Amino acid sequence: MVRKTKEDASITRQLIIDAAREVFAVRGVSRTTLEHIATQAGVTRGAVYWHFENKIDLFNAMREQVLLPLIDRMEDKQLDNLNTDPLTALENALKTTIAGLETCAITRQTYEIMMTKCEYVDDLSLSLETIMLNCQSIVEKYVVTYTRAQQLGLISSQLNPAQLAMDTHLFFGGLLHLWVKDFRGTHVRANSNNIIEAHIQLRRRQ
Amino acid sequence: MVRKTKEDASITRQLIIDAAREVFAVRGVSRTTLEHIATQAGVTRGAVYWHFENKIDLFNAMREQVLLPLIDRMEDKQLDNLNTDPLTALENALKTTIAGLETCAITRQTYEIMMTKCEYVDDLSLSLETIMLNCQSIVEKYVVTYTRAQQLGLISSQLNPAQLAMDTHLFFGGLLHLWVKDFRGTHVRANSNNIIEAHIQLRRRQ
DNA sequence: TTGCTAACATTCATGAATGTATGTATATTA
DNA sequence: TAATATACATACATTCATGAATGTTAGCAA
Repeated sequence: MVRKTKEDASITRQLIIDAAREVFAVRGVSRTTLEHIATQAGVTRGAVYWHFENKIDLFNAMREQVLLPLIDRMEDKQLDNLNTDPLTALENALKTTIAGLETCAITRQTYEIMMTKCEYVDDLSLSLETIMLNCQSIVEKYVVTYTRAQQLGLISSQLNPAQLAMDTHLFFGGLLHLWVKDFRGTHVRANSNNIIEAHIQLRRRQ
Repeated sequence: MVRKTKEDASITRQLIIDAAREVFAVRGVSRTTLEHIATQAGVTRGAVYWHFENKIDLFNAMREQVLLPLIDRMEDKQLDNLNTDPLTALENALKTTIAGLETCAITRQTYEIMMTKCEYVDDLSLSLETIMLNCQSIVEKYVVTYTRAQQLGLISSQLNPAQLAMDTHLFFGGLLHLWVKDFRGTHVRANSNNIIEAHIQLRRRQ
């Protein structure tokens, strides 16, 4: 069936992206063919080639659709909330991100694909660098948060905000990875909130 | 050239494993063919098929050769050193692991492949579960360490050893990932020792 | 209404990659 | 020393996967 209008075409495009995510999550990126994706989307490979240059192009479209808005959210909304104390704001921001993984299958699948179901070589290695760059701005946000917490006397003056920020960044990166890989849900997924609380609590002045 | 004796054959076998690691690190596991590996090793595909069932079998052989001894080392030697204080012992254990990545190209490449250059689907997803299981025993080691540190009064009695252990585990998982991905060496690789020291220092009673 | 183009479907040629089957030379053993 | 097993190399058949080329249909503008 040929979609006729521009709107119909954009629906087809989104269908293909959704199909790609589903198949990538099951078969991994390399072992997924455009035929698989087309079948899942209910179109033919011709349609896929019409909307995307190749598999990498499609992969990047899928990735950006989830990651770009996620980074914006992480950066803007929560940490700048001047009403609550910065440590609690940070704690909530981390919890919200994890909660997003729990509630939204699209986000969950995308993370799963990026962490355990694709190989960062050739063209895709550029994606990895892009992700690393995004991390940097997040760490800077953490630094600001901890600096403010220190000014408010919430954490010891002995502590170094930059070091705390890096520690939190590595902690949360590890948590995300383990959360995704712990698909049985036995250890990390079951009590990620407690883990986050403990991490923040460790920073608070006793 | 046909290797004749059993010793010669085991040399060939190791040559193939080394070649696989090299090619996997450059091309990723999926895009690597047994022809690539054979050429790199200076043999033919026939030799590869003689020593290994298929690519997955070869991959697992490569992985185990690095990971099994690494886990043993991590578990046994350092943390049980009853002479030094447990926190310093833990700090040194973490530093030593990172140092191992810096000095040993084989370890570095293997980590790189496992973290960013293979897709954990089908047969390989079993490998991921194996790795997760190994993690568990490491966390238990951390718990023992922190419990001992608490008994010695090195950390506050308010803290929970199990939570500290999980926090350290996630921190170090994140550090390993970022270390591997930060191949430019600008942020994580340059000062991983400082980062580890800060992490442990945060736990010490002020 | 005609012509053009967007939005696909279909077909085809080509090039891998895999696994297996077979060949062969050397060691090992009876 | 004949037979057999080891350690590979070579050759082959089959199975995808890709990208491009071509075909088709419906909207839309003039």
